[in-house]
Amino acid sequence: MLKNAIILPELIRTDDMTVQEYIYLRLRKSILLGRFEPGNPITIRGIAEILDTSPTPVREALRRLSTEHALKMLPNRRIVVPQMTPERFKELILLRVTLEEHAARTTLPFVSNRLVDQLAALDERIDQAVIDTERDILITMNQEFHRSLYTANPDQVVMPMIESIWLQLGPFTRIASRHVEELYIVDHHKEILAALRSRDEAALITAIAADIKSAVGHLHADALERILGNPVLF
Amino acid sequence: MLKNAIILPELIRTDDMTVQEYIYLRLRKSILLGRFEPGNPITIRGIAEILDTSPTPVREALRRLSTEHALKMLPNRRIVVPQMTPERFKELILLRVTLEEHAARTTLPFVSNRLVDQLAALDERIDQAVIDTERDILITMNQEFHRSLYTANPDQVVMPMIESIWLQLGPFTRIASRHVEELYIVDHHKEILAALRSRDEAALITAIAADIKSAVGHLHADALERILGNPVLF
DNA sequence: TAATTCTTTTTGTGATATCATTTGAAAATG
DNA sequence: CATTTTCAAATGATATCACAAAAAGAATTA
Repeated sequence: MLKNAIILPELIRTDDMTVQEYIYLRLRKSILLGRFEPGNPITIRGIAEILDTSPTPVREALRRLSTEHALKMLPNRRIVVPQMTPERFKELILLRVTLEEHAARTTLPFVSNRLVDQLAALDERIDQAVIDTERDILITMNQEFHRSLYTANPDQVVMPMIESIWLQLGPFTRIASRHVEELYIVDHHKEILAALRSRDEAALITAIAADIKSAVGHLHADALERILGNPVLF
Repeated sequence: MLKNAIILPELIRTDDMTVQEYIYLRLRKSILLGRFEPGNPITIRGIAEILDTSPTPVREALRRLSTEHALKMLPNRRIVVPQMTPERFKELILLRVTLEEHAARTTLPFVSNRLVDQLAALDERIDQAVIDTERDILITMNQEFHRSLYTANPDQVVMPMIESIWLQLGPFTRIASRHVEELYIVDHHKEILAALRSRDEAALITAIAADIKSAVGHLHADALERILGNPVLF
C-alpha cells in the first residue's frame, strides 16, 4: 500500500490547519491533478497509513470529497473515484460552460484593470508551462486563472460548484492525456483578456466557452467513445 | 439545550442507514424547512445529545453540510447557519435561475408523458397544501416537483448543485415568511406543465425562471433591504 | 460601575478500542 | 475444472477517551 505514497502531491501544512483539513486539501489536489484511477478502491485506513494519522480525520476528508462528488461512496461502503461515461462527460462539460459563463457574466462589473494585468501575468506563466510541458503546473495555473477571474465578485456563490466540476473532470483528464500523443493544449486566454479589457460581455462569454471546449477539443466524439467505451484499465 | 429537540423534524430511519446518514438527512431537512436561525451557533455535542449519539457521526454530518454551504465553519471552529445579505441573496437567486434553466433544458429530451402526469399530480397536492397553509408540505412538495423534472435526465450532474442552492436559501425563507402577512405563494407550475406537454423548450425556460422569481416576487428591493438590512433577531 | 484578569466549563479534534460487515482466498463440493 | 462454501483478515462505523483551544463566569482591579 505504501507504493501509493508517491501519488499524493506535497503540500505545506500550516499550524492553523487541522489534520482533517490538511488531508482534505492534499487529496483534493491529487484528484485535480488526475492522480487517482477511476474505479480503484480507496480505503480510509490505507490513506491514514500513508499520511501517518488515525482513520478519523481521513474519513471526514473523504466524506467531504464525496459530498463534492469527487469521490463516490458505494452502497457496500467502498470508496472509489467515479467511473466516467461518455454521457456523464458530456453533461459535465455542458454544465461547466453554463457555470463559468454565469460566473463570467456576474463578475464582469467587478473586474479592474489591475486584475486584468494579474491575469495576463498568470497567462504568461501558463504559456511557459506549456513550453516546458509541466503538466501539473499547467493544470494548477489554468485553474488559478479562472478562479481569480470569477472570485473578483465578492458575493459570488458559484465558485464552489465550478470547483466541484473540476474535481469530477480531474481523474478523466489524466486518462485522456494517456491516449493523446502529446500535451498540446490550445487555450483562449488571450481572447478572454481582450474581452475583459474592453469590458465586452458577449465577447467574454464566447471566449470562456471556447476556452472550456478547446480543452477537450481534440477529444471529440469518436476519440471519446474509444477512450470511455471500454473500462480502460492500467 | 433539549428545547431545540422540537426543531428537528421527524424522519424514519431505515436499517441500511448509517447513523451519520440519518443525522445528515434529518439536519438537512431541518435546514430546508428553515428551522435554523442564521447566526445561531450549532454545537456538535448539542446535536449529539438531542439525537442520543456520539459526537463522531454528528461531526461528519455537519462537515458534509458545510461542504454544501448549508452551514459554515468559522475560523474559531464554531458552526453556524450563514448570515444572509441582500447581495448574497441576489447571487443565489440568479444562480438558481441559471442552474434550473440548464437542468430544464438538458432534461427535456427525457421527459415522458407519464412523467408529466406525475408532475401534474404533484402540483395538485401542492395546490392543496397552499389551501391548507401547510408550509412544510408545500416546501417539500415544491422541491419534489422540481427534482422529479430535472432527474429525468439519467446522466444529469446538476441536481446536487441545485440542492445546495436550496439549502442556502432555506434559512432565509423562514425569516422572510415572518415578515410577510400571509403565505400566498403564486407558482407557475401550470405553465411549466403546459410547456412540457408541448415539448416547448423556450416556454419551459420562461416558466421555470418565472416560477423561481415568483417565489421571491413579493420580496423585491425595499422589502429585502428591510428584512436583510438589520440582523433581524427573534 | 466598567473593564480586566483568572478560573471553570464547554467544545472541537484526533487517537484508540470495539463491533459488524465485507472481502478475498483457501477449502470443499459438484 | 468450475462453482460454492467457509473462514480469517481487512475495513468502515461508532463510542469513548485525552487533550488543547475557546467560551463563559467569577473575582478582581481601576
